[in-house]
Amino acid sequence: MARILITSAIPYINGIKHLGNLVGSQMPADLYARYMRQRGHEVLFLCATDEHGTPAELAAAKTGEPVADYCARMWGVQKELSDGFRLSFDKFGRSSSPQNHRLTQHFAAMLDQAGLIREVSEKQVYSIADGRFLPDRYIEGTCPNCGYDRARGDQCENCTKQLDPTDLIDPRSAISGSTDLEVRETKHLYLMQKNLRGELSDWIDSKTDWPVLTTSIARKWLNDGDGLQDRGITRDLDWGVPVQKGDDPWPGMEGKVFYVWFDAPIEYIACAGEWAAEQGLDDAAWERWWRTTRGADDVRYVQFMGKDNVPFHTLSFPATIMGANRIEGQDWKLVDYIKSFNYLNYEGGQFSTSQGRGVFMDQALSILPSDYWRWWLLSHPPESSDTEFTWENFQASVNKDLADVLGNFVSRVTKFCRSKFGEVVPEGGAFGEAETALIADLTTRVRAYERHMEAIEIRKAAAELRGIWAAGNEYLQLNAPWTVFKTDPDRAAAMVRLSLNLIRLYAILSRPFIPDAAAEISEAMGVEDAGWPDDVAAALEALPAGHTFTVPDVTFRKITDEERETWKAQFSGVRG
RNA sequence: GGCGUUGUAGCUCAGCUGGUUAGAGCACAGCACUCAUAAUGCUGGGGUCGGCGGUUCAAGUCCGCCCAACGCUACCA
Repeated sequence: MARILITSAIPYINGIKHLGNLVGSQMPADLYARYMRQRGHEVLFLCATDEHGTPAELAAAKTGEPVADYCARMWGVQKELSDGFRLSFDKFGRSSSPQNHRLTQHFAAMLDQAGLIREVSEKQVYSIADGRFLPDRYIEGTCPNCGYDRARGDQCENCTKQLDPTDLIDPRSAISGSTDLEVRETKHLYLMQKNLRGELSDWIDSKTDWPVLTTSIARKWLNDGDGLQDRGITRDLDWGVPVQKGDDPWPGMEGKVFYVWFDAPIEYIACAGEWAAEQGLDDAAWERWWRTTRGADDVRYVQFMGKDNVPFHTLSFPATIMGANRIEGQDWKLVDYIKSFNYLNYEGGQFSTSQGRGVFMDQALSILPSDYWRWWLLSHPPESSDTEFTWENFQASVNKDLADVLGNFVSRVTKFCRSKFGEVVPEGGAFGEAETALIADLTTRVRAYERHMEAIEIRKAAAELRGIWAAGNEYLQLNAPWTVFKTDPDRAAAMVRLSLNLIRLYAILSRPFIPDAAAEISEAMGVEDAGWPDDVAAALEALPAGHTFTVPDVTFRKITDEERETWKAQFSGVRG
């Protein structure tokens, strides 16, 4: 039994995520976590909301709530949706937790002690009316290049020119519109990532089994231009982790907080602490997942994320860990494998949170059960390149794979059995050549399925699972128990007995992908022992003659053309 | 502009360190079956593997150039 730590990129607190966000991290992470648990491994699967930063403050201001209240409320919304999609986190935490405050301050202290923090004095725009410093993108004005009057301080959206806030003509606050701005001097802490460049580079080079997408992005940031740059890790904001050296004040940094990208990954660690606290466990319980001398050396740590998050997970966060580990007694675990994803597009364009284009998590669940979405997303993840969600494709996949191939198999077998033998596994007859061949075929397929799941080759795993479902239909079609029954009922009984056992097998194998349906099927079949089929032949005799079951209701319904067209129109524009 | 990823049947994608007639699922056509959610199974049609050169006995699979999409990044010797 192995110990596997799994984290999924933590979603920003601001708003509800769309299917593209879901398929890029949380959903595949969940698949992997469920599979590994099912194989008997000890899994700790963590996710959290990323709550700090200016967007959260502004969103709260918009609703009139204190930012802490806003985040608490939105955490509840996201938690409910992740439950709705059956994401099996052991803990869905919050980057604003006390655990994360302490750890973030601790890491900053360690990095400082290691000589990897320097102070930088810089000039930033301060809005007197808003009473705050403004990040570049929250300053608007007229573009000096093209004259566009709503250019942002970091870039003009009209002519795409990169700007400095001081370049803008008639600059104003994007928050209040105030033009009462001034440039003020402010001090910030920088993490000296340049000093860690060699170590990071060697580390990345050693990861020969990582997806190219992951390593190529990391290398680009390591080597492009002047190479990896030092990074500011503090901000002039109110909402965040106060800048401290551990428990001690940090002279000159009063009133500042750590930058959201510094504290967010640390939440992966803090979240384990939140989990332990919730379970009533002590610190040792979570440290054995995260501290190499306290048990974590035996842990395999796997991260899941979209490609936009890769630089932070391959460089920034590892820099934090490597830097801290230079201090005696610090022994934090680095990630072992990073599974990254490309983007999911929507009907010929991009999903757009701002324009409400595409399907969002709450909307998805309001029109169909989570298994339908899980199956489509997990059988079409953007592993090797960007892929596209279309309603036609979604309808075809769900109807064909779930309703016709799997659902109908369950239906045809249980109903045939009921009509000829009753709702009980029939006795009599013996397995022959056909059964031997099927078992051999399934054994090969199940082993392949396992290999793909272990390699986190999700599309391939889904295709293999579908092939396993189809094998049952092939067997029935070829051997036609409905015909055999007329002349040799015993022989037909043996076929049905095997087929009923196939349903049980399918429920077990399908659980990581479609947990609800798998549970329904298991329940109907009266399955109690859902152990993994290490021995496929034995697994196909688990339900003995005489075992009773009930014919399940239709497991998956079909999506009609009318529904497809309605939804296509409904989700094409602005959220309503 | 630079860098990276991708470009394989109508659609979504496999094709490892180059090696017999390039694969799968869907869609399409024909056949079979009738237990089943008008479901299933079998067979078949369909591709100059983005383009052009090159290396090799042999290239989708290596090299160069070009084109396109997407992403990151920068406006420079």
